[in-house]
Amino acid sequence: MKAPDPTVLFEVFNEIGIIEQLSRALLEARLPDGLIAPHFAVVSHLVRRDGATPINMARAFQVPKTSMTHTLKGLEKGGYVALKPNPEDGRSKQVWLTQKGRALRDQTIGAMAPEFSKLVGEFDALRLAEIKPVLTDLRIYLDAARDTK
Amino acid sequence: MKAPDPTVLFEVFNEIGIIEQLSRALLEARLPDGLIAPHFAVVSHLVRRDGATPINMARAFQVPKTSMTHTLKGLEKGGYVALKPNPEDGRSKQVWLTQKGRALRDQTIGAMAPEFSKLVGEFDALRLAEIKPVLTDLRIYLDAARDTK
DNA sequence: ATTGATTGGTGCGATGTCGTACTATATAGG
DNA sequence: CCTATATAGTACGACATCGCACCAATCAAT
Repeated sequence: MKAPDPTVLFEVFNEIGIIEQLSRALLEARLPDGLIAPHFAVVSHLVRRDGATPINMARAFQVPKTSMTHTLKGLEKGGYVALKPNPEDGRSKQVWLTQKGRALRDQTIGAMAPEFSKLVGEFDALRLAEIKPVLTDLRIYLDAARDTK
Repeated sequence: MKAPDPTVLFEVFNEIGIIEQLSRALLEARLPDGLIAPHFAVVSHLVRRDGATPINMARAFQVPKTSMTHTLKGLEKGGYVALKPNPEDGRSKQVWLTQKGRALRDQTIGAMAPEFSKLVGEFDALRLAEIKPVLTDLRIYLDAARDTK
């Protein structure tokens, strides 16, 4: 049971950074003009958490609340979400998906499907499924480490 | 040997995106004011490829050349790199690390070391070493897929 | 109930990213 | 050689990110 060279960690984070960039490009190529990855991330989040507050989403995505305000403004302008006052807190708002927002999510996933099929065909996707638990644990670890700093 | 649910792929890319964000924050917290991750990436690259041209680095990092111009301007202003004409091509330049640039790299890695030790101690870092080959293959696949589009 | 501290949201300014257009140099085809 | 095309780098403008300051609403501690 030897401790791995720290260099290996560095390389893992490096690979992750590159993969993030490439997969983001893949996604953004399939989004309507004016929308980028954060817009899609928010819409995708709302599918499961419709009515969430901006501050909660800012925390979920680890971005400053000003960034979330800006992203939501873009989605609202495009008619993908609707912002309403939060009946439980006068300072706060709630974000709701519109039909157009749901359609965006469905269509984008549909547009990604061929790419994913190709990946499953040409890459051993089982290996990806296998590394998922490790990635999840790493994400949880880093997330916790952030809090305790 | 079943094909994994496409949802799993989505989740893998999602985890990778979050990890990228958290690890970048970890790095940037240890950089001098005015420097961000791309600056460090360039300096790090130059340790092994000193004298590289801006256009080659832009390709290596998959960023537009205008972004590389901007990043290099920041590094030059801080005295971390020096830009010189490329003797082999009058249109081009070469980027060289200064002593300050090398020191930046060393000090930053030093500042990250405790974090990495902590990770090795509290997380099963062996699992990270094990997933590295999969990440590398995935990165290579995505990179190739990008070209053939 | 009053008042101080906290919290959700936004305006603003500094800086980063990147597409378009331009210049200077290099290369290819005749 | 000469000219058309391609390439390296940059200026500029549009938009994204995010820290700071601010306001309105809430909460906490009497």
